[in-house]
Formats: sequence, structure tokens, C-alpha cells
Amino acid sequence: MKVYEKNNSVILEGVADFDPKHIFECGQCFRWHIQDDGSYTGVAKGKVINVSKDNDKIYLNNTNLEEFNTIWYNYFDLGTNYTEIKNTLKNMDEYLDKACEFGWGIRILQQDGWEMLVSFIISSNNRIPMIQKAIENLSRKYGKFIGEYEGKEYYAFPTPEELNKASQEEIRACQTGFRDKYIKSTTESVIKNKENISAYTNLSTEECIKELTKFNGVGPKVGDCIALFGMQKYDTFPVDVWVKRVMQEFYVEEDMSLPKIRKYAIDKFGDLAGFAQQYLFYYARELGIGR
DNA sequence: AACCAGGGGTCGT
DNA sequence: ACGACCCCTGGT
Repeated sequence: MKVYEKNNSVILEGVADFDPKHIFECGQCFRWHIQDDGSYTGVAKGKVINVSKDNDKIYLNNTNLEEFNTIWYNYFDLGTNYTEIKNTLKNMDEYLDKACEFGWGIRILQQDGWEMLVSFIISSNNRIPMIQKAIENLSRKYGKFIGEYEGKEYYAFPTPEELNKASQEEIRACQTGFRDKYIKSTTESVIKNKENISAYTNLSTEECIKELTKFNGVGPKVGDCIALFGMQKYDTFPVDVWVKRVMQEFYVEEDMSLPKIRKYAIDKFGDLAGFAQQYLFYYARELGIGR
């Protein structure tokens, strides 16, 4: 991979297994939006950045080499060899083979743990456009102003201290619905116990999920998502409705419970369970499998 | 036009 | 084990 800077952009040449659509639409993130030109603009790590692809070049716009080295290299998980991961998964069975081919450019972003905690609490019993709207509202109201990009204003996701200034009613006014109380209680608990959410990456997967599910509004599925997307716990397997469908379609009996599907997948896919989940989710959702 | 069913995890009973 | 929770979408 060749990396160089040009006109407020960082250009990556010959990077394998990277497709913006696959990355931003595989269910792992909520703050990336497609633009008229097919590129994606998003807020992460307190910055606004735009990502586009042209043949074998990836353009990271509105950033520079220093930020690439300190932030975006890890954020886009560029140190991980996805070709190898896909090869291992594809050899397991024909369904993973198809799913990996289909979502060939997926990468699991290394996102902020605190932001994932709140975002996936909002995601429970909720749909993606609604989740995006609520997170946007919370950021605009309580997060720091980052700046304008292409005529739009962007705000960082609020820190625990910033979000703690909001009352339950004010949180609900951001269109969180009945999850307002979960967000309030979780934020208060983080502040009160001086929780360092980013340190959860140091825990074992099991310990990490056990700690996460102590927060109000975090059950098994949401806990799995936070661990996978915010804490690099790749040996877990969030089972949402789409993953349940695709698993029942290809692997297990129709009446298998969610915890059993999860265990089945973790036993089968092992350390790569989280990656398998992403390929299967994207495949199932884009193709409407099991609907 | 007005209404109702559907979607989607967690909590509390 | 099961209903309630919020709110937008899509169908009738």
C-alpha cells in the first residue's frame, strides 16, 4: 500500500479489501452518510472526513498524513489482513464463501467505546434512520462544534461529561424515545463510577461483555455490538434479526433460540466470529434473506 | 384521508 | 415467558 498527501487529502494506492459502501453500510456505524457523488462523509474521532474510491485508489479527504498515521490507519483497521480472514472463512462453507465475495470490502472500524455504548443503546428496538437521527441530535445539542464541510455543520459525539448535562427529558427531545432513561442512567453511572470505557479493550471478551451488560439498556445483543465495534472483541457474534434469519436459513433449525445461535456461531467461527457476523449481516440485509 | 400493522432489543412483571 | 416501550414507514 502506497500512502501520500495531496491537497488536504490522503491517497491510498493499492489497498486491498476496502470498499466504502461495504464498510459504512454493514451495520457497524451510524454517522456516515452517502453524498451525491457516491462518496461518504462522516464524523469520527472529533473530525469530519470524506471517503471515496476510484479504481484502486482510496481518497481520504479533509485530512492529512499526520492524522492518517495517528488516527485513520487504526480507525480503518488497515493493519489487519482481511484477505487472510476472508480466505479462512470462505474455506469453512459455501455460504460464507458467497457472503465474503459479496461484501468483499468490509472492514470492522475501530470506533470509540463510549460512542458505541450510547449508540447501540439507541439501536435497541429501533431502525437505522431513527438511530442516525437521534445520534445526530445528541451530537448537535451536546457535542463540540467541529466545523463546516461542504456547506454543512458537523458536531462531535458528546463526551460523558457533556452528555451528563442533559436531563432525561432533553435526551428524549433528541428522539431517543423510551431509551431516554437508559441513556441517562448509563451516562450517570459512567460519571459516578469514573468508568474509563476505552480501558474495556483490555478486558477479556467475556469480562468485557459482562461489564457492559451491567449498564441499563445493554442486553446481550447490544453488549455484543459494543464489544465488537468499540472494543475490538472479534470473537463474539451479535445476533440481531437479520443475523438470526441468515443463520436459520443456512445453518440452524428455525426454532433455535438467540443465545443458542450465538453459541453455535462462536463455536463454529471462533476468533473470526465477529468478522463472519459482518459478512453474513451485510449479505442477508442487502439480499433480504429470510424476509 | 385516516387508520392500523410491522419492525426492532431490553426491561420489568 | 410475555407484554410494554417510541416512532417512522408502508399498506389498506
